[in-house]
This record gives sequence, C-alpha cells and structure tokens, in this order.
Amino acid sequence: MKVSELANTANVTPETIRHYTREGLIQANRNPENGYHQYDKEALRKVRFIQQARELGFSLKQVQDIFEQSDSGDSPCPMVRDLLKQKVPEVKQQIAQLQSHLNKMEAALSVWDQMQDGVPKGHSICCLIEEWDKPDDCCGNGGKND
Amino acid sequence: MKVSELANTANVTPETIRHYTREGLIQANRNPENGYHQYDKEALRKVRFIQQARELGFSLKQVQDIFEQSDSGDSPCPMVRDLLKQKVPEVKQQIAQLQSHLNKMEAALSVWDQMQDGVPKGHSICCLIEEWDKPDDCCGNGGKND
DNA sequence: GCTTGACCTTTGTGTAACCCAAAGGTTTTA
DNA sequence: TAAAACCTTTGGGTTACACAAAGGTCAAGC
Repeated sequence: MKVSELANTANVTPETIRHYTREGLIQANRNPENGYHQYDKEALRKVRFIQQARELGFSLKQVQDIFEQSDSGDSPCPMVRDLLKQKVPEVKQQIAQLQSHLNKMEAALSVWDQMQDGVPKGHSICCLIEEWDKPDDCCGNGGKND
Repeated sequence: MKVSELANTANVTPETIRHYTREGLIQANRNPENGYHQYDKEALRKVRFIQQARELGFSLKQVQDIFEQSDSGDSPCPMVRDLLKQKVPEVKQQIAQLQSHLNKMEAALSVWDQMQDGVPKGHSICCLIEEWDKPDDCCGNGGKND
C-alpha cells in the first residue's frame, strides 16, 4: 500500500500516516523503483490501534511505549492495564468538570432567554461569564439595576 | 501590581500573565523607573474572566473577540450567548464520548481483573485496546484460545 | 510522444496556550 | 554590600498533526 491507500483504508489523512511514519510508530519499506513508502497489513493494524488509543486519551508517546514493549517480546497488556487504571479517574474528573460547566451554561442561557438582549452593567465585561457562580444576578435582571 | 503579584492574586503563573500581555488580552503600563510591567484591577478582572472562559472551553481568540466587542462600546452579551449556545451541544457530545470511553475502560478492566496477567494472542498488540468493541473476547479468555 | 493532473518525496512552517532557559538588569533583604 | 529574588526580552520546546513549496513520478488522454 502507498500512503494514500493506507490513509483511506484507515480513515485518516495521508499527513497523519506520514506523521506516524516520521515518528517511528509505523514502519514502511521503500519501493526501490521510485522511493515511495510501502506499507503492509501490520501498518494498517497499527494505525487502527493508534486511533483507538487516541480516542481513549492516550498520547502517541504512550502508544509508542506500548509498541516498544510489544516489540521487545513482552506483553504490553500489563502496561496498558496500568495506563487505563490511571486514566479512569482522570476521565471521571473531566466528565464531572464538563458536566458542571454544562449545567452552568444551560442555567445561564435560560436566565438569558428570559430577558432577551440584556445589557451588562457598566463595569462588566460580560456578566454571564464574569459572575459565573451567580447567574441570576446577571445583566441587570432581577430588578436591581433598572 | 507587578507580574508576579497579579499572577499570585489570580492564581496563574507569571508566564501566563506575560503570555496574555504579549497577546494583548490584558494591558500593562510601564514603570518609568525600571521598565517593569504595571497592572491594575482591570487587568486582574480580565485575567479572572479569561480563566472562567477557558474553563468553559473558549479559546483566547474568542475571549479576545469578546474583549474587543466590549471595548468598542457594544455589549458582548449577545456574542457570548451565541458562543454558549454553540458550545452546549459540543460539550454534550464530549461528555457522551468520554462517558462511552469510560464505560469501555471499566468493562475492560473488570474483565482483566478476572484473569490477572493475561497474555495476548500472538498477533495482537494489546487486545484490550485493539478489540475494543468486544472486550470479553480478549487476551485468550473465554476458553476459545487455550 | 507528450502534456496534464494526481500522486509521491523532503523540508520547513504554523497551530494553541503556554513552559522553560538564557543572559542580563533591578530590587530587596540580610 | 552581596546574595536572593525578582524583572526584562528572545528564542526554543510541547502535541498531533495541517499545509505549502519545490521537485520527482505515474496513469490517462490526445
């Protein structure tokens, strides 16, 4: 397979393939005729693996480590398990943080919907972000600033 | 306030303050005696605003836009509202994605816990990631590969 | 046979939001 | 007064690519 063929099959861009090749994550032979990169099924498997791992939040460096462990004959499974175990609480935290923000955003938007194009108080940049933790005292609503 | 004083008060690093200053997000006067940056309360308010906005997933560029809108005398509120409205579905999607990954990770880990240091099948890199969508057929468990 | 367009190559630059180091001036403190 | 702790600017590093330039290669059509 050439670069673009591999890229299409794996559903990534050719640049991504070149990047992985440069970084040594996947290997390529050279076509002696023209110097083009040649990839095999192993490369395809690795690219798919990388995509899965990336979605899970692993860095290319971590994937590299996994590959090296694997190439050196050791099972990468224990390493991956450790990485996953580390990652679980991180992801949980991320979710909690995002959820909290989402709640605030929705609360703020609902307050805002009720007052149309409310204009902030003079010294405010935008109260919706600025007074984030008390969105109902925002943009002069509540009759306090009229 | 000098750089570090502002940084401490706003709970960010001095480098962050310098970065925001370079990018024009906050303004500083110069102490004519020594050329040091001098920040006022407005800068502090802006830094806090930026932190809030960053937590919500806004880029510095977007914050910049908000500031410019505000500086030009217009209320940035409608813009912020639009940005928030755009962001809500994005954040929801992120949460869903993360939650899905989290579920897979925990399922995989629980499968793995039951088999200790399972070694992957010969051609596998690490089935836990590789055969991500069917983790119970992983690492030779289930009696299929013994 | 040759041009055109689509592909390949390497090299170098840009992105986002900073972090860090170097080299040198300043201020504070012991 | 000298060291510690701060400030300055400049420039490079990070992550995972994207993109452009300059040039070689290949398949297709005329």
